[in-house]
Amino acid sequence: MDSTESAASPRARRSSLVAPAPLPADFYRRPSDTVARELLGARIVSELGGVRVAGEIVETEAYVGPHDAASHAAERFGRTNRNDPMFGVPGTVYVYLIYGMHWCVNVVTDAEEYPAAVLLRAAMPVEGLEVMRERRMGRPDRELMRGPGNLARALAVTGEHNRHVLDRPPLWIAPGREVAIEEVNAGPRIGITQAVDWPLRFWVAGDPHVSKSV
DNA sequence: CTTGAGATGTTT
DNA sequence: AACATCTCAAGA
Repeated sequence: MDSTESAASPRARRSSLVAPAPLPADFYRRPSDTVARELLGARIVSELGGVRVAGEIVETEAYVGPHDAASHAAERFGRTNRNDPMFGVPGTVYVYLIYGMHWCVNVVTDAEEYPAAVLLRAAMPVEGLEVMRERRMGRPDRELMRGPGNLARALAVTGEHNRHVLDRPPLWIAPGREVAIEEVNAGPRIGITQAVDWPLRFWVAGDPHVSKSV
């Protein structure tokens, strides 16, 4: 580090504005549906693969606890090897493979030892678009991070990153834009067959980066 | 724009 | 046998 650049220098203060501090663990230490709603507008940042990419979250789903039959940690499954990260520390990541080929990124929520999480379903690309276009093979920009499998692909997240703490490189979430409650829509979760009527999917109304707007 | 089928590996 | 999905091709 350069000795001419003290922590109190204007440059240091300015850079802390450009790169806000990651969300603290207490942010995640709340009911899953609350966290899912409040993650809209937050920024997920990845330096996996050596280049920084980032997106503003526009769509999430809450998996709220053992009584949630659609959850990987629903009561009938108990605690297993796969869902164990959901019992972990709030603010860590739970990554799993779906349909044998797509990784999905979840944020662990609520209390430790209580299995709950938020699936990140879509984001608006804001940084590192060139790398994401390569990872997504020439897709239009609005589709780079649209859908949970695509989002993971754009961020280069895989099962290796399971349980990573989301407050530090190479993968973290920081505050982004403030999303007013009037901008938020809620509806049934996608691709599940249990608890289909629970409105636990949240998205930014009208945003073209959302996977499905209904 | 929509619909439908196939890919693919882990979990129960 | 099901699965918290995606892509491509074909049709409207």
